[in-house]
Amino acid sequence: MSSSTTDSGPTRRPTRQRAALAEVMAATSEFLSAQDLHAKLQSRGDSVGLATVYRNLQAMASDGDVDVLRTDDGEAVYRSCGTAEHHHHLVCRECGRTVEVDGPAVEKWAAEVARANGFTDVTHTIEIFGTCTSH
Amino acid sequence: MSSSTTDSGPTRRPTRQRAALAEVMAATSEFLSAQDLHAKLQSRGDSVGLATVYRNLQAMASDGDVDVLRTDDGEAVYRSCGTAEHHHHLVCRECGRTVEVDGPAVEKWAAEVARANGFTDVTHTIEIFGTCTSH
DNA sequence: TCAGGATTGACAATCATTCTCATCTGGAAT
DNA sequence: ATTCCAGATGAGAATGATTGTCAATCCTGA
Repeated sequence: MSSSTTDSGPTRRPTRQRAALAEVMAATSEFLSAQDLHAKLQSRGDSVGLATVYRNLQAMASDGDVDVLRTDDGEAVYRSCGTAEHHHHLVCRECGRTVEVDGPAVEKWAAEVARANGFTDVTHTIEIFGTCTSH
Repeated sequence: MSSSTTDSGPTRRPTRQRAALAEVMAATSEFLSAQDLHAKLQSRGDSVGLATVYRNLQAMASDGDVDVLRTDDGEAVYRSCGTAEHHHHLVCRECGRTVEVDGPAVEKWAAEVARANGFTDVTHTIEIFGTCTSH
């Protein structure tokens, strides 16, 4: 076969490493770095190479299974979200607690701004940072 | 002179290096990496150490004189904007052409979302990427 | 003019991320 | 169940941006 619009993806085989990674990610709601995840896997007893963690995280991200964003110092952090829908995050810069949010108005605004300036194939990044109640 | 609200800041002395850097930045409207800027300075004949470029870029950024954002691969890129006001960017992912935009509605939305979830000391990052007309 | 702290530059050190490549493994075919 | 092979993995080297170190140098105020 081979659909049209969302064909997505070369063959992707299930492996113990990927399963373990997905499990660890599902167990937390915070954004974690590849290094963090690698450490968690270690302490859980699941030995997975660091490079493998990076590779799978990339794959999962491009498959839309996890969201990625950059910390202020440029480190990439990942999180498996509750919804595959397009959404944004409200992140506590103290504890990392994350709330998924969406805002139709904002989406429209971004699209409109881009269109008005003749830009096409538009995407955007919107993240909100703050300090949550428990801090 | 010396504004009022944003006094901030330790002593900051004027130097040839910083002046050259500011000049180069003022000459372009694209977001450039520290490395790019360092290269431009070199080819212009102004010899400035790479570390110095990084240090000044940081200083300028925390002084609000330049805007910083991260490329998809985590590299920090800088740009001196036309206004010191809070604003966002619409960036062409092909040529780097940048348009400064603002959206009061979006600002309010972000603030509201944060407040509704009990978050304080809120900040946000909003960038729009697209392909501009000349591509 | 002088002193002292800010600034600089050359280069080492970090550190996250990617690359290499030999080995391993899932799974479709036989 | 056995074979075959491209995708997947891991250990470690390599890359590359950014930061740290520290002696030499440059403003600026007294």
